Amino acid sequence: MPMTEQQHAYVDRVATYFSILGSSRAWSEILAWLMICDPPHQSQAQIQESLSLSAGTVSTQLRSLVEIEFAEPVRLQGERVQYYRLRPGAWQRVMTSEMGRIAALKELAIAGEDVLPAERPERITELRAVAEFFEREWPSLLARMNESLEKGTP
Amino acid sequence: MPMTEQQHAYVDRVATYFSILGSSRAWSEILAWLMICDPPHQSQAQIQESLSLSAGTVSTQLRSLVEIEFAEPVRLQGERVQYYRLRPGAWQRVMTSEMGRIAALKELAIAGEDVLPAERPERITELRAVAEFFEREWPSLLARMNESLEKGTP
DNA sequence: CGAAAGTTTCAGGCATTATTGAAAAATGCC
DNA sequence: GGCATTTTTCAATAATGCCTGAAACTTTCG
Repeated sequence: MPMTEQQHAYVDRVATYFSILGSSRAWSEILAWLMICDPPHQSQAQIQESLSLSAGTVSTQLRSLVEIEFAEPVRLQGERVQYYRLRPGAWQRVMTSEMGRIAALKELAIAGEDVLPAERPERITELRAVAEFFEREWPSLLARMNESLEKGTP
Repeated sequence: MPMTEQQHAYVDRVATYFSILGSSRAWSEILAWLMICDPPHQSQAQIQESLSLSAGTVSTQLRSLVEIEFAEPVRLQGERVQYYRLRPGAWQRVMTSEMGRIAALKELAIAGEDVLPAERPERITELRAVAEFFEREWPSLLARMNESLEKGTP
């Protein structure tokens, strides 16, 4: 089933956003489509047709989406096809996984301390201070996020 | 002046980190080099030599670093060459500019509400809730970050 | 078990982007 | 203004990574 014009425009917009951030076009389009498709679960064949992508592309990019927990496979009662849908809580999970990038940045800062000229460490101590601040604050921020989301849908 | 082995290893490590996040190799290497070089200000020629890059590459990538305010040009007393250095506060600035990406994400969520099937809006309302939470929290988080950084270096 | 449908893998083609090198332009100094 | 040096621009080349399509593999069902 081909998309409506409105759906196409939305997929394009979302895909552009994520492509700019460094993801591949097909990856971004599949994500966008999973955000708005009806029903919310789609087979590879359906995705392939809706977005005019090859079977190989859909398989590869979908795997990557599943790997980072943006999408998940679902089986439907008495159906043989594998369906995929946007994983509930995907956006929260992205924010949670920021923690890893923060930690890696802190490690870079620490490693840099051995390399810098001793008289001018500011450049790197600054990075370290920022990373450590976020490392400290992130857990409680996430906790508040979860709380806020629960309240939002009572 | 060529780099020491230790410096080279560090540049390589930092450059790998940023390259994975989507930046070009040369861009990442220049950034890494500006983090640890001695003195902290370097001319294009020096950067070119240290990193074995062409003049054109250094010019182009450095401009991009200046544009996003990671680097800044500096003039030295009685010297004709233009020097560049890592801009103080660069890392804080990155965190500050996250605000824009959060806002854009919220816009995507809002736009999506017109496209989704009416019976199953969760996928997008969830995104909206997350984006709005961060939009609310980010300013005060940044304020605390700045406070924390000032205290750190009294 | 065999057939049919679905999925993955991967070599090759294609498109995009990065980098170079050289020429042109700009800058600062005398 | 004129010279020396630095910087930018840009066309050509190289590198990279995406996507396709076909073949191999897997799964499900009769």
